[in-house]
Amino acid sequence: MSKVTHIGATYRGPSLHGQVVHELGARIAGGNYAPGTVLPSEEDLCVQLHVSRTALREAIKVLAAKGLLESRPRIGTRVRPIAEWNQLDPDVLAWRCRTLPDERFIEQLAEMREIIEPAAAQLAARHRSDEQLAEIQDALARMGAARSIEGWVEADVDFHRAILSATGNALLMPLAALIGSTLESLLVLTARHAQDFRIALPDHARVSEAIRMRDTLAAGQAMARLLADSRRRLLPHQPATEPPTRATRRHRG
Amino acid sequence: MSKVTHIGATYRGPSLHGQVVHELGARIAGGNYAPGTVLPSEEDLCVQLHVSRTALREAIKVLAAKGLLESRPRIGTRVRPIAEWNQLDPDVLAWRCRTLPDERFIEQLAEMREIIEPAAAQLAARHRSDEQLAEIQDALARMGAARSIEGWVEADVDFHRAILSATGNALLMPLAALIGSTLESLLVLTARHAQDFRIALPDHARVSEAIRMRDTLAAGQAMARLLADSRRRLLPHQPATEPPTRATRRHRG
DNA sequence: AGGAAAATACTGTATTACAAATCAGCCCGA
DNA sequence: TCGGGCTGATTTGTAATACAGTATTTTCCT
Repeated sequence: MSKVTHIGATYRGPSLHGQVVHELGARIAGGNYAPGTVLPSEEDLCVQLHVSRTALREAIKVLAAKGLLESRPRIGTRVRPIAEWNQLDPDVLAWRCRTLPDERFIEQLAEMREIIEPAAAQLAARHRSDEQLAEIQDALARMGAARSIEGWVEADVDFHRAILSATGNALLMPLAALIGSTLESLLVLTARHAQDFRIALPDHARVSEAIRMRDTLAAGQAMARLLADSRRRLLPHQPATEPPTRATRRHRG
Repeated sequence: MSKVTHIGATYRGPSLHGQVVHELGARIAGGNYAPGTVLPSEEDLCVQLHVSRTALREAIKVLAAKGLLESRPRIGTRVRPIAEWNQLDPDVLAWRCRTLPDERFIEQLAEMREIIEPAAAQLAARHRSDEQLAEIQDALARMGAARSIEGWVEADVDFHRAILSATGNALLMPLAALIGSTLESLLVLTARHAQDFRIALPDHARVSEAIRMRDTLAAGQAMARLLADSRRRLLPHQPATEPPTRATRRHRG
C-alpha cells in the first residue's frame, strides 16, 4: 500500500487514525500550521492524507484532547496557542522534541528535571521498598553494562523512572515521559559524544546508593549534582540564570 | 431532548461526543469500570447512551488519547491500569477529584504542589516582568476582596497560575490544572470552613511581596510556608511523612 | 485426539446523507 | 447612507450502513 508512505515514519500502532494523529501532530508541533491558523477543511485533508473522513476526524479529536486543536462548525479546525497544549502529554513532548530541537525548549526541560527529580530522589529514599530499590539497582547495572548508546539511554530512562515510581506518588510517574524526551533529544544533539556517555555513571551510582541507605538529604543532593553535570554537558555555554538555587546543594560540608 | 438527561451533568461544550467523553471518563475514574476489565461493546454503549457509533467512537478515541482506554479488534475496549493514565491531564485530574475525594489522592496532590510551587516561586522572583507581577498582585487583591468562597477560590487559582506563568517555563503551566483540582476538592471537603478562608491571605501576600522584591530565597520560603499551612488546614492529622524536606525552609534566620 | 479450517464477534475504516452552526452578503427600511 | 435582520452557503457534527481485518472459538476432517 502506498498510504503509509504518505504518512511518515512516526505513528503508533498499525491503526490508520493513529498514523494520522502522529502525522498531524508532528506537522503542528513542527510549525507547519502556526497557532491561530485554521488547517485545511476536513475534505481537503482527507484527499491529502488518503484517508476517509472517519479516520481523519478521530485523529482530530485525539489532537483536540491533547489541547492542540479546537474545531467549531463553519469556522474550521484551528490550532490553539502553544501555551494551551498539554505540554506534559508524552506524545506532545515527543513531537516537540523531534521536530524542533530548540535550545530554549531543552533548557526548560532541564529546568523541570532540576525541580522534580531531586525532590523525587528524596521521596524515594524515604518510601522505597526493597523491590523498588532492586529495580533502581538493576537499571544502574544495565547502564554500566550497556555497549551501545541506545542501550544506555534506555537503561537511563528506566533508572529515573524507577526512582519516580519509588516515590509512591502516582502523580510523579507521568513525568517519566519528560525525562525520556530529554534524553532522546540529547541523543540526537550529541551523537558526537558517543564514546563518553559513561561519564555520568558515578553520578547515578551515588543516587542509587543514597536511596539504598535511605539518606534523603544525600539522595536529593546526588540527584541535583547529576542533573547539573548533565546540563553542563548538554548546554556548555552558561545559561543566563544560575543553576536553580536548591538550597540542599548550598549547604554541603 | 431527553438525551442530555441520560448523560449527566459534567460535559464540555454542547457537542455530543464531548458529553460522552465526560460521562465515560467520570464512570471510569469513579470505578464503575475497573482497570483491566473490558467495557460493553460499542453497540451496547450506543443504545445505553443514546448516541450513534460515530459519536461514541470519537469519545473513546479521546479517552484512549488520555491513556484511560485501549481498544483492539475482537477483544473490545479495556480500561488501562491507573498508573498508565495521563494523571496530569486536566480532565483526568478533574474526574478523579470529583468522583473520589480519596484522602490518599489529596495527599499526593499536596505533595506535588510542595515540590513544584516553591521552585516556581523562586523562578518567578527571578524572571518576572512588571506585567506578570501586576497579574499576581491583581489576583491577590481579588482574593482580599472576595465575598464568596467560590470567588476566593477562583482568585486563588489565578494567583498561583500567574506565578507559574511568571517563571517563563512553559512546561510548568499545565500544572495549574493540578492546583485548580486541589482547590476544588478542598472546596468540596471543607465547606464548613466557609468563614475562615481568609486566613491564608497573609501567606499569599508574603509570596507576592517576595516576588516583587525579586527575592528568590524569600519567595520560595514563603510559598513553602503557604503550602504547609494549607496542608495543615486540609489534613489536620499528621501525615506519616514529615513535610517535604526542602532545605530552603530549614536554614532560616 | 489433534490440528487445520471455517464460523464468529468484535473493532477499524469507508461512504453517504443530513442536521446544526455560523459567517457573508444581500435586501430592506429608516 | 447607515443599520438591522434575513437568507444562503460552507464547514463541522451526527447518524446509519456496509464491509474489512483480526483474533478467538468452534467445527470438522484426518
